Amino acid sequence: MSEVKVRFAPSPTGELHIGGARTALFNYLYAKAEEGTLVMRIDDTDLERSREEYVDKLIESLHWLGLGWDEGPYFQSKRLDVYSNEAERLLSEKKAYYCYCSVDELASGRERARNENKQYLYPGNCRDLRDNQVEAFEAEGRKPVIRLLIPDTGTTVVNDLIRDKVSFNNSDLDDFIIIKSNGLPTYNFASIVDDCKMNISHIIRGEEHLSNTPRQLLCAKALGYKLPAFAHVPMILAPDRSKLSKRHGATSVEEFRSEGYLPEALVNYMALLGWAPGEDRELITLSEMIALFNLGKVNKTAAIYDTSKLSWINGNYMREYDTDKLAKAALPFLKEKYATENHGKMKDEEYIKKVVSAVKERAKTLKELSEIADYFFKDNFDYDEKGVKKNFKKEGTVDLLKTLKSELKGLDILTSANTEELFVRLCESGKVSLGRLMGPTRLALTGKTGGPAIFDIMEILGKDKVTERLERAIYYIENMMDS
RNA sequence: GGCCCCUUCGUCUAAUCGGUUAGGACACCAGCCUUUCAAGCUGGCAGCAGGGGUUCGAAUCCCCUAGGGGUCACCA
Repeated sequence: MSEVKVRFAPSPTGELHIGGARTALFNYLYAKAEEGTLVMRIDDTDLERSREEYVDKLIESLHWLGLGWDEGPYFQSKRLDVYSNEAERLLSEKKAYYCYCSVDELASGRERARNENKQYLYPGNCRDLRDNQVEAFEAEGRKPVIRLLIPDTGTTVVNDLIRDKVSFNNSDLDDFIIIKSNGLPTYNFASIVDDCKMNISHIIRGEEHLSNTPRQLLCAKALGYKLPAFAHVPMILAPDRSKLSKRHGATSVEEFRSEGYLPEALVNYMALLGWAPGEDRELITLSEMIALFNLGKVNKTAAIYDTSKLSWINGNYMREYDTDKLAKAALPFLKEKYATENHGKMKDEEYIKKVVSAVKERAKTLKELSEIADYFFKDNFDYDEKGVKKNFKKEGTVDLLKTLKSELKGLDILTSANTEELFVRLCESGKVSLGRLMGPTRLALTGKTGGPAIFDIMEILGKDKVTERLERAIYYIENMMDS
């Protein structure tokens, strides 16, 4: 074990979105690359918004992605005494003070600053309260907050592994709240207290935290902590360059999962957002990433996520996946889509495997796989319009299908080999091209014009289904079609 | 608005200390392959935000402008 200790510290206020997931990934990669420790911490100091169900979802998503941790999860809500003790220390050392200003009282100042187009800073009303003032406030029943005393001058420098040194003027910062009036710590306080108390060596997090870092640094300094290193990774933006939100479609890991993306593919894709393994590599496994990962090579630029590349990556993984494994992954999608078809095939593992194996290289997601395999699980599909025009409406098609149907009777079971032989024989004696027979057959059996090899389809479907569908097509052509 | 960060093809990115016909991938287009559809292969389209410097030489260093993002909560 090295000295490297990093943490992933989500707050359980929603599902794990792709930005947070990538932050987790980078923490994971760095920890593994440096043979360090990854700590999982739940930053749940916001009682209003934190939900236990989200904790479970967060963990579930991380597990699904294959990103494990070495320590934790720790819950900030269970460490409240730590924060109040540290705040007490600050109070006794005069580095922090009680503030009795109410939200309403402060609002007017904020409003004024806003109207004058100036930035609002807490004026420090309660910096030097006299005892009798405190008594008066207490008598009113006011519950104070605790504010950190910020130096009026000087600069605070964030040493960032990705962005180098970033400096802030202390005069732009105000005495911010570290303990709320309900006794709970604010994020800027709890976060840095834990990071330091837990001996986190590197804080790797999203860029949205960069502006808050000087506040946390000031806390750490006041508390006398040894300062950790920082690495602020760029944000992931929606396709319109705006911040990710619900209206941008799938943004949470859970949503990508239900869209039918494989965890390996999502991880691969996320790694490529803001980092390049080098040597023009695009497809890369988690363990290969670990070997190649380097925090200093992480980009500074925000990335826009683009699902078309994710889909391409996903297609690659699907093709590489072992059939058993892919069948297992695809099953929930198949079930969801065809549960009501009463086809009886959903419990037939061998059948599912054959289907998956036949269609897997034609789909980019599991969801798409389940869609293009519909004819394996339902009988009353429609015929593709263009296919009907091209195949069924041609003179002689019915006879071709009728011949095929009766010739099929001579075969005990259908295999891709014996059906192909049959087709070749039929076409030769009937003096038609193979394609002339295959097109209508495909449409009759699947309703589509494309898909897996037709002989494979016949083998999987089996003699009864094939015969049944040929009959259905013959009936359709003879009775349902307006020529 | 103050402060902070960022800016290479449509998108993700590469380009050791400044010297490259600015490379790769996705997407798109075309061709090949093919008993369909995919996959695969080959080729094509497409970029250094703009302007000033510094330098023999700048995507790379400096400044300005523009644009994008973040943050300024008793949210995290």
